[in-house]
Formats: sequence, structure tokens, C-alpha cells
Amino acid sequence: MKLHNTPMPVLLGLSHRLVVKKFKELIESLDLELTFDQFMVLMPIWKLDGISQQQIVEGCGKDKTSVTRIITTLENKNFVLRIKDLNDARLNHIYLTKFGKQTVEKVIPVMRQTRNYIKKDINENDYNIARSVIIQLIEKLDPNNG
Amino acid sequence: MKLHNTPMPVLLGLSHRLVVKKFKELIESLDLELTFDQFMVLMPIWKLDGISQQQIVEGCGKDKTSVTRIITTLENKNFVLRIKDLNDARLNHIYLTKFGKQTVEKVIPVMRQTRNYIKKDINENDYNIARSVIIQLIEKLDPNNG
DNA sequence: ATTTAATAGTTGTATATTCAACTATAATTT
DNA sequence: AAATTATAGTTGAATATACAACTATTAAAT
Repeated sequence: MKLHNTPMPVLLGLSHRLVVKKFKELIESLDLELTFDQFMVLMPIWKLDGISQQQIVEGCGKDKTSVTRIITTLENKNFVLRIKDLNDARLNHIYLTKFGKQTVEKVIPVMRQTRNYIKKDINENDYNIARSVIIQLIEKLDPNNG
Repeated sequence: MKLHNTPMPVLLGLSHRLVVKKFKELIESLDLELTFDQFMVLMPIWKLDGISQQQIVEGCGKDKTSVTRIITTLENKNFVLRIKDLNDARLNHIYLTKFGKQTVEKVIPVMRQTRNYIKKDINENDYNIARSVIIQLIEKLDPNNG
């Protein structure tokens, strides 16, 4: 595949797919019953226990529909608890179970390694420029970030 | 969402999703019965009529399973024909129908506009650096491109 | 105070993605 | 020539995504 002529949307899709695949391999090598997307949802919960689903949406870059469904999956797998807010009945609070916490904390060092592996061999300045360009794209295209 | 602290995989996923969404809006404003992903598969066929599925895989950055299924959808919608090679019975050749060709050619100028819209306001040199970094990521992570 | 608008989350439907296992065929090896 | 390996494509099952329509609740407006 001649990448240098490839349109940006294809490049973004391809790179995302490959990065996910790499993380996936590593997560699966740990023999946890966890997909990459499920982990992406667990992260914001791990950072802020009792977080709302809306906040998770903002933290993981997924659609609220996806978040709803992935949390249901995580609940069934006993990684998290979903508890209604007492004052505002619209809100759910999502808590990690002990098992969920243990699982996330097994994955985190591997994620860090992978990120270092990905960055290695790429000029740091260029890498940062790439990040900033992607952020500009996002801000331009997303009404909530623009 | 604080994007500057967001890990690269999340940024790639988010940007891809938003770019796709933008294209989608435009494609749908043309009132064609076509999704973005279907269009991504049509493009390599439009560029090389009679292309094989494997070549489409290389041209659109999707998995062969996805390509198989999207082509089936495109066949049902009468956009393409799937014809077995006479000499090598493993191969399919995919041809655009007249209707498929007309449809692609309605979308192409809109795609070009959108790409210009996305690039506008972003420093051209930075944009090219971002492209090259993403390509480096892909080459590093994909055994077939590395 | 009552209507209206906004927010949080869920559900249905259609589509797309991934993995693994599979069929069929062609090319290579010994 | 027969066995092995590689290639092209398909299928099943599980997961994820997108959109629209929906419920329920809270906040804002008149």
C-alpha cells in the first residue's frame, strides 16, 4: 500500500486500527478477559472512581451509546458497579470493583510500555507536531471541542 | 475533554471518528444510499476497474473480512459486480456498474472539498509532518507495511 | 407555577470490525 | 507426482459504532 498518496482519513483509520491491534495483543497476552475498548472505558473510571457516564464519554472519546453498552458489558463481567445518584436521578456513578481495579492496574504498565515503543524511533518534535495537528483537526470538527 | 493530555491512540480514534462523521454528513446531504465505509471501498475500484478484493484491502486500509462484507452490500445495492477470474479461480474481479460509477463521481468533488476544509487553517508544513509521523506509526506497526 | 428546554442515560436498528476457523485453488518443495 | 505451503476469499460469533427516537429527570424561561 502506497501510504504517501493515501488520504488523511484513511491514514487516521489505519493507524488507529493498528495501534489498537498492538495494545490488544499485549492485553491479551496478560490473559485478562478484557478488550481494548473496554479498557479505554475503564481508564477514566480508574482515574476518578464514581465518575458519571457523561464524564466517561469525555474521557475516552467514545460515543455515549457505546459507553452505555460497554459499561453494561463491564458490569456483567464484574469489573464495575453502576449506581444511581441520590440527588440527581438522571446520573449514574460508575465504580470499579476490587477485581476491576486489579485488572486495570495489571494493564497500565503494559500500556505505558506500548506507548514508549510506538514513540521510539520517531523524532520527538515531529511527534509533538503530529499530536497538535490531530488535536487541531479534532477541535475543528467537534462542536464540543471547537 | 482536555485533549493535550490525551493518549495518542485516543486522539487517533477520536479524529478518525470525527473526520468520518464530517464526510458522512456531506455524503448524506447528496442523498445517495451510501455510507462512508462503502465509499472507501468503492474508491479503489473506481481507480482500477476489475481490481481484486486483495488489492482493495491494500487500497482502502480495511481488513479483508470487512471488504468481503462491504462488497456484498455494494453488490446488493447494485453498485458493483463480483466476477471470478477465469485463470485463477481464487480471485474475484470487482467492477463498477454504471450506477456505481455515477455515484462515486458525484461524491468525489465533495470529498475533495472536505479535505481542503480540513487542511485549511492548519500550517501546511505541520500537516505534512503529521502525515509522515502517522505513516511511520503505520509502517512500524504493520508487518505488511514495515 | 407552568411550560419549555436541556441533560443523562437507554434501546432498536443497521452497519462495521475483529478473530479464528474454514474452503478452494495455486505455487513450491522434496 | 505427491505433499506442503501460500494465497484469496468466505462465514460465524462477539464486539463496537452511529443515528434516531425514546424515557426520565432537572433547570431555565415566561
